[in-house]
Amino acid sequence: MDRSKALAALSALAHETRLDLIRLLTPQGEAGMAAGQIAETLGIAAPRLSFHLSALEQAGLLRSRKVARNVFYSVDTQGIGSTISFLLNDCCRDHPEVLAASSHRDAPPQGEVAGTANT
Amino acid sequence: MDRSKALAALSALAHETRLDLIRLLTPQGEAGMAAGQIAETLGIAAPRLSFHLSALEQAGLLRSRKVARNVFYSVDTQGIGSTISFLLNDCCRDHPEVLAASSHRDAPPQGEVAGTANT
DNA sequence: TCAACTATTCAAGCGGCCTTGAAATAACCC
DNA sequence: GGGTTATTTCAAGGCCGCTTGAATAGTTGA
Repeated sequence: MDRSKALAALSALAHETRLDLIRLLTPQGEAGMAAGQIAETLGIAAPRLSFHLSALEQAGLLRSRKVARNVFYSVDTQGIGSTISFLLNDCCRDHPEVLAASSHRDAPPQGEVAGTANT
Repeated sequence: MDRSKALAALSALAHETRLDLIRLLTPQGEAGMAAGQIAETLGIAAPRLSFHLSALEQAGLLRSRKVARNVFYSVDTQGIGSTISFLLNDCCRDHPEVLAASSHRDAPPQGEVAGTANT
């Protein structure tokens, strides 16, 4: 991943709504979610959602797929992975302490587990 | 690392000059570099540099240390590592494909060596 | 073809970040 | 103490991104 691409991806990620989108779509895997359903889930107005979705897509972090009259968005795991890889390898030069700190997770189970699909 | 802190760190990183700063300072380790030397190395005006340095410091990505009349800046490896960890763990829910893509480095030596600047 | 639904595009307004030059603060040397 | 160096703070201006509501394009089913 080249520099400008990584920069675009980071700029796209540096926004609360977009982090919400990534967080929502990641567990959905390849299937993704329809734009309308995303808007309803996150409580976002349609034009605003569309704006952020295309920003993420242009940055290579999301992919879209049209099915009937719906458009399903799913995360581009390669894109996100490459961005993180850029930070680790290119930007931080594989610094051992950064690598160590990045692979350390401070809250492993993070409740929310027991299928308690928050109403 | 909580959400707002990660968001601040990502916003701080989403800027070319600041990526340059991280990339320059990471190999310097704890010692860091003096502001003036950084400005000279990157060719940045002093006020502009100071602005970006304090932005990174406030985001928890840099640390500063005053020595005589110089201020040495060094990367906060914990801060950067935690930010990356946030992306992997919290935002992407430890998605296996993202983890795989992030630990994969596609261009290890990154030639630039033999000055083969293909026109 | 017509009506309904989904999603995007357009235009306008607002706010915030980035840049730049001048000035101020702090520390050192003579 | 005066002069010099290093860095930050201040104020002004420009630029870009975000939000919002209305309008448009594409698709489905009767």
